[in-house]
Amino acid sequence: MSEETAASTAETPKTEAKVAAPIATIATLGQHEGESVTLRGWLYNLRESGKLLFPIFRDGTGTVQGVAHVKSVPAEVFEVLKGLTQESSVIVTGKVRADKRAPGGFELDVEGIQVIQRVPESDPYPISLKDHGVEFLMEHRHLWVRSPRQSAILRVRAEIMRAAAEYFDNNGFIRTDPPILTPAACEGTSTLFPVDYFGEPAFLTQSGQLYIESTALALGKVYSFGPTFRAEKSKTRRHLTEFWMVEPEVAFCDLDGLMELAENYISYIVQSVLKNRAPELAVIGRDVAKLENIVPPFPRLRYDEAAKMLQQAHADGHLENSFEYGNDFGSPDETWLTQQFDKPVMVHRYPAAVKAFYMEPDPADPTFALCLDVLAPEGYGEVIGGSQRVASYDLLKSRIEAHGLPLESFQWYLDLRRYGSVPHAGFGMGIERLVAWVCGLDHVRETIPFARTLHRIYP
RNA sequence: UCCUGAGUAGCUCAAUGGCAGAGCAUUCGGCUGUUAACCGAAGGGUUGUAGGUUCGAGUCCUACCUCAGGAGCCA
Repeated sequence: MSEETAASTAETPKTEAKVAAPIATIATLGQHEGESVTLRGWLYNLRESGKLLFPIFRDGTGTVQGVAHVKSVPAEVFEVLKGLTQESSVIVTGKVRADKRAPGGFELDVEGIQVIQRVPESDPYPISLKDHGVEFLMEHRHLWVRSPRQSAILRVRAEIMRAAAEYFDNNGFIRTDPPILTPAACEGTSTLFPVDYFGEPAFLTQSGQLYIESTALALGKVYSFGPTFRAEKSKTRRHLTEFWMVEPEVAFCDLDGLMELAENYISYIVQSVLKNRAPELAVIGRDVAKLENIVPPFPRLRYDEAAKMLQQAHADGHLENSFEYGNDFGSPDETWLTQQFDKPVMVHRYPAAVKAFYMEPDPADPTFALCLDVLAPEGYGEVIGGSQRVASYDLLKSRIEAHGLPLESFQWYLDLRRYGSVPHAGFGMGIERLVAWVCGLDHVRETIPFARTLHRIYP
């Protein structure tokens, strides 16, 4: 912003707006029917019909169509409005009028307008109301977020994050955020972003789990909520290199307790979005009937049962590749599995061999791990991964060694088993995948203000 | 990293190996109820880059670059 522009913004109260009209937002215009109000925002679009102008304004809360006839507004107002360019910033005053022709129910009969910054014709706003390609939109993400659909998605994201924290805050969890700069990997170093820490090698966190196991043994029930980083060379609609994860960790909790928490948690968040962001879901075009169904309990499948379903599906020709018992599920496997249910599916007790070193073996059969994946419906894939954690010092130590991890880096983690170890469990939930599912998007890049994907770090 | 596909006007896309075009955007003109308004006109091009085949290449071949979708791995 230039100094000149900043100055004119600061002077706003002295000029046109002073005469009129209380400041209102478009979302709450209905409370001002018949009154004159002041809106501060941008010109979203302008339709001209000779002596009649239809400017559409947006202010971040919604859009409203203004009406300005050459005979009904001052000549200078008509002149300013006529030919005004898309996304010019304005302060507009006008009288709110109910009109059944208006999509939002109300129109604004324009009385006055002040242009804060006029977008020049020589360099028009690049994002038109017509179609654009993914590459162009991502290059202009800093402007794309202004579009009604993108704004609606970000509002849903905010609601999901709010509800995600609220559930834990209301249920006795203490938020304890782990460090983002970490000295070592949780699960190997190949997917970590390295940074230079005053000459020492360090990494951006890929999970706060190990740290919140510590705070869980201090505080009982804890959660963390923050960004995580994975340097995986994944190029799919479900992957970001920087994403937000919320992770609860609960002392004296077993796998059954964890599954109960997971289904209650997801249901609470989805129902909060339905309750508080229905207009946004309508803008996005989401079929809310599929979301209204998201209430506990969720179907639970042992890995064994899921594996049988996949093998049968392959035999019946629904899946191209055969599923080999003992492996983790592939992406097409997961997609098919979730399409068999209209709620998230909780798959538990995977073979220990394909899972992380810190997962507690099932006492009934130690070749299986007490772990849990929650797979979202409609093919959205894994939104939660979690487990009961190894509680035994000796077992954890041998697991670390068996995975070839440096014992000295994990001494503090082993301390949690030396001093008052208890059964405990937790999971991580990826915010962006949840937003993608709740909004019905086909790619997670639209679920975060500025997506970091493989080979894209601009803007 | 591997597989597949795509790069043509500011944007979205056409163009049998034979004159590089349309819609939107921009400029000019018209229109008193438009809903991505509409109607008329104008300007706008090193067809991703570098080579090659050919009388002739946006089109065919080779390499590279960029982007997209997918696999593996994961949330």
